Formats: sequence, C-alpha cells, structure tokens
Amino acid sequence: MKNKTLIVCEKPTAASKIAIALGGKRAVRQELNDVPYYELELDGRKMVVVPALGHLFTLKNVKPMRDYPVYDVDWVPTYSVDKKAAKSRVFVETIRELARESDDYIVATDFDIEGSVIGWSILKYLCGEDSLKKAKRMKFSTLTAEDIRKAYEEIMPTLDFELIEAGIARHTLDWYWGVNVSKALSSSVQAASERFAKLSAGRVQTPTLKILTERELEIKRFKPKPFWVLNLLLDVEGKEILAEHAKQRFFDEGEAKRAKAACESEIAEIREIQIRQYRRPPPVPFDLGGLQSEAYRCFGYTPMRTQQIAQALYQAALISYPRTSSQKLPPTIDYVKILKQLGEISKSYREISNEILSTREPKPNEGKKTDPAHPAIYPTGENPGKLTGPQQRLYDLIVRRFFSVFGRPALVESLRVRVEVGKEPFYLRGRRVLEEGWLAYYGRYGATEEIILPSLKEGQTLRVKEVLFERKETQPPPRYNPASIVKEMEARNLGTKATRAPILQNLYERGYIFGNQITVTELGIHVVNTLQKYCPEIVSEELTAEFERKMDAIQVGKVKKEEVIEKAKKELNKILSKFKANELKIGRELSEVYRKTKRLQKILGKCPKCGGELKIVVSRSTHKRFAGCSNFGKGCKNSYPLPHSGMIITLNKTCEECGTPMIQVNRPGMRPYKMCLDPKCPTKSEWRKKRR
DNA sequence: GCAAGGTC
Repeated sequence: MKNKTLIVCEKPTAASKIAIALGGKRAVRQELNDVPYYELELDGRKMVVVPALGHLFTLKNVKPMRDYPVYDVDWVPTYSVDKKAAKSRVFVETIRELARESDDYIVATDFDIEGSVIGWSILKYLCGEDSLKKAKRMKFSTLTAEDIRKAYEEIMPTLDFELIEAGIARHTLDWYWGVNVSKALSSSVQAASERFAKLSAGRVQTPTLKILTERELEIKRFKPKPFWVLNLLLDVEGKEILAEHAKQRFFDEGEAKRAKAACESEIAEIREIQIRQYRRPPPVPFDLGGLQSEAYRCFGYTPMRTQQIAQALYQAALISYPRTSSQKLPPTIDYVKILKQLGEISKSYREISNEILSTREPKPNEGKKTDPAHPAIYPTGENPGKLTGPQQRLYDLIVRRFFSVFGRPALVESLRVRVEVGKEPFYLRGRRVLEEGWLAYYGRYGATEEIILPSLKEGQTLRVKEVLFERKETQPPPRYNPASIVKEMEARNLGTKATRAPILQNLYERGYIFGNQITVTELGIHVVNTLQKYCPEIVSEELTAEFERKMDAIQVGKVKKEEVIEKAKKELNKILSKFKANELKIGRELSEVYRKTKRLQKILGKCPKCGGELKIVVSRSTHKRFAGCSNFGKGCKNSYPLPHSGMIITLNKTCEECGTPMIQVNRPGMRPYKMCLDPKCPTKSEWRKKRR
C-alpha cells in the first residue's frame, strides 16, 4: 500500500541523524540489501528515512562515442558506468523498492547544488516523474537535531528547482567540455598514428596542469646567479653565536670582498639591542585542506593519503566528517563533553583537557571558512583504543589541533642585536617562548625553534672567532609538491575539497606529471601547449569562474539552463571544428611525445647483467607485469617479478646491497614503499624480520 | 577508454 513518506538523504550518517532527530527513540533501524534505513511515525504519518551514497546517477553519452563533438547525454546509475562505484548499486535498488510504498516525498540531502541534484535524480529515476511535483524540501545548514527539526517544521513546499537547474547545468557543461576536448586529444593521436592514447582535459585538471607547467618552465629557464654571503662566528661568553651581515646576499663580488676585508679587526661591538614581544594567536580548526597541508608538513603524507586515513578515522567514529571546508566549531558540538572524554584517553591529553576545562567557558578560535553542510573536523571523544601508525599520527594531530584552538595565544620574545666589525653591520638573532599558551597543547607539531642568547649590553665587545665567507648561487623557484599544489588549487578556487586530491592523482596516472617534487613530463607540457593553442578556454582558470557566474544566474532565475547549455554547444562547436581541421598536425606531434613519455615511464633502470634497460613488460601469456631486459632479443634473459597492483615509479637509484634499480610502489590506501627489484636481495630478509 | 562532483 502506498501511504508512506519517503525522506531521501545524502549519505548513511545523515540518514541516521535525520531519523533520530525526527523520530527520537521510536525511529527503528531496518536493513534492505545491506542498506540501513529508518522507519518512524510523525504527525500520524509513517515515514521512511533512506540514505543515498552521494551521486547515484551520472551523465553518460546516449550513443557510443565514435566521433566528437557529442552533446547527446542522459542520466544513468553511477554503478553502471563506474566500476569503483559498485557499492552504489544496492542503494539504488533499496530506494527503488522503498519508493513503491510511498506516495509522499521529502528531499533531505545537503542544501547545496550537488545535494539538490542528488535528490532530484533519485526522485526522477527511482520514484517516478510525479514525485518531483509532490516533493518537499528540507533546508538545514548543519546536521544537528535542532536544525533538522527546524528544517522539518519550516519545510519548503516544493523542490528548490533553481538550484537543481543550476546543478544539472554544471554537470552538463563539465561533461561537454571535459569529455569532448579529451576525446579530441585522443582522436588526434589515433588519427595520426592509429594507436590509442588515453589523454584527458577538464575544467579543473587542465588549469592545474598549467600551473605546474608554468613552474616547470620557469625552472628550466632559470639561470643561477652567483652571490656571496658573509657571516661571523662570535664568541659570546664561551658560546659560539652566528651573526649575519645586514646585507644577506652580496651580488657584487668586489663589495663582498671589501666587507670581508673590513672584518679583520676581530672585535665586534654591540651597537643596539632590539627586544620585541609578540603574540602568536591559536590556530583555527581543521578543514580538509588545512588538515592535508599540516599532515604533509608534519608527516609527509600526500593529500590523497590524508584523505583516506581521515575517512577511516571517520568511519571508526573517532573524528567528525572530514570532507568539509568549514573552520567553524558551532557550540552545538558539545565541547565540554568532548574535552572530558579526550581526557580519559591518555595522561598527556588529560593534563591539557583539565587545563582547558578549568577556564570558565572554553571558546574555540574559529576561522573564516564555512561549509553549507558540515562543521570543521573535530575528534568525537570516542576512545580510539589502540591505533597504530598513520591512523594514530593523524588522530593525535587532529586531537591536539582541537585542543589548541581553545588555547591562549603564545607570547614570544624576539631579540635583534646589531653589532659592528670595522664599519660593517651584522645582526645576531634570538628567540624564546615566554608563555607557551596553545603551543603546549599542540606539542611537537607546534615546536618553535628557540635561540637563547646570553645576556648582552649595548657597548659590549665580542671577539670574532671566525669570518665565514661563501660563494653561493641563486636557486630556481621550488617545485610544487602534492600538498602545496592542492593548496594552490584551493587558493585559486579550482575543484572542491573532496576532488582536489583525486584530480591531482589523475594527472599522475595520465603520465602528465611525476615525483613528489612535481615534475611535468614532456607529454604534460605538450598537452598544455596544444590546448593553449586550440582551446585556451579549458586551460584558463576563468572557465571555473564563468561556470560559477552562470550557475548563480540560473539560481536567481536570470537565465534558463537550456540557454546556458545551448551557448556552450555553440562555443564548443567552433573550438572543436578548428581542432579537427588540424587533427593530423596535432596528432603527429602529440603521438610522438606520448610514445616517448610512456616509454620513459616504463624504464626502471639498468640491467645489472648486461647493461641494457630494465623495463616494465606485460606477459603475453599470463597478462601479469614483470621487469624484463631490453636485450631479451639479443640473449639477455634477466627478469624480476613486480607487484601486481599499484603505480610503479622509477627512483633513478640502485640498491646498495644488490645493485638492482630501486622503485617506488604507490597503492591506493597504502603507504608508498620503496624496494629494489631482486627478490633475493638481503634487504628483503630484513623486511620480513620487520614485519614479524 | 573521456570530466567533475558526490559518497565509501
């Protein structure tokens, strides 16, 4: 019988919270196809609260893509096109079944563009077209019981169609641009070489690659300039202290040498002592980006890895939802309770927790950023029991950051002492922490390097123990690493909190970039150059900004989504026909660098037996990969096994024990590890010992 | 075979 209200939520934890907020203890948890859902009664009506798993539907081309451009797309279940989304199948089936008993619908997904599309596609494709007209919309900004109940009481009588329209347009535009331009790149190689090349472009990935490429070219163009550095080692009451010349870099050798010559007097006189005290305010709560850069700084974890570890901690109910862009901790999160619970976990946590709780009313120092659906990342207070390795480390970082935001500012004293030798000015610097404040809570993550100077007086003289004079060269700008480029993407508003790390991963997998100190391959550079010439729109960060303006215009009813989509088609038609006209020319150049880059990617190093090249080969009979010698045809049968899964990266090093090339293996969800190729190498027996 | 966006 159709008499129930179906409440559709974004994800399982949201469904649970919404069910409890609306039904209290009378909400009954049920399961269908292993998917949890909740039954409750409210205002005399039976309600069913059911979760989605993010987007259950995505866009797909209606006909196979033989040629481009293609604009004929439709929504299909995500699991039907994406192997990695297999889990979403049971959610589709469960919602479809539960919808059979429903004649009333409420969309309770996150109140933003994507949340609205998630709700819309579920109603349209699983509950029937009619449901779209009947459905109501709950609007909440946090998943607290209070907000959820308020959203129910003040429920919107219809769906938020403007938001839905904007969302559909966003999906469509990204598909049109991304898939067609990617197809154009791949087709050009196929046309010129009759070989398939997996190439891609997109609104986020291509501008990101462009940023990396610009840095790469800057480094390639860089010409080092010599400069000279003059420092003194001073004897301060038996202690050796370094003093730097006021001019930290001399670009004129003559001037540098004259300054050095003036230091022959061996006596330095203190001319001025400047003491400055300043406060270091406590940090702000972690959003995902903040956690990713801090985890890189403290542990060297890539943003992708941090995201995965945080996800595991979240699933173990130890931390709040990690894919947030909020730096706020609203009071509805019971700080006092959490602080008390954290105090139970360990002795060092207890000391901090007691100190914070002894203040009258703990108040967090919040940041500016917000998130429509979630607060900042915080520990739930749940006892983690025994965590190990990366999970333990990340958990401790999150707990200590949580403590720190409640701390008092630290008071730091810095000292600048001006000394003169001959007439040359030098500076000694000192720094010490007068009041630790929050730094005490943050522990080793906030360690401030202290330089304690003995007490000094103006007019005092010090003996020069040594004059240090060095020629150096200017360095090229640093390469981006995974953490710094993700931060840069955030600063430039490219991608979202949840997609930046995976999109970067994609650039690695395409062979556009490699290494932790990110290097752009010839292929990456060439793809950017080609697109810059034939489709500069997709290389530009402006495309994201333009999309945003269009979505806003749709939301306020200034323009229809059909109009926006039509315009995109016209623009793409022009671009893509120009691309196609030059297909052979583009393809010839591109296929050459593609082959070259792919070949380089496969080379692991020198064969220790014959000096040939060891490369990744896929066995014809078993389809498994192994390291084989390039001189196989000339009689060298040397080969080594390789791990079956994961990305293999050449390290350009050989093992000190066995002399075979070293490689790094990156597997999703695992720490990257380094190994040599020889399974019989003595280093491997050490491995086994360590594992035990 | 292709994007970016949710989710686990």
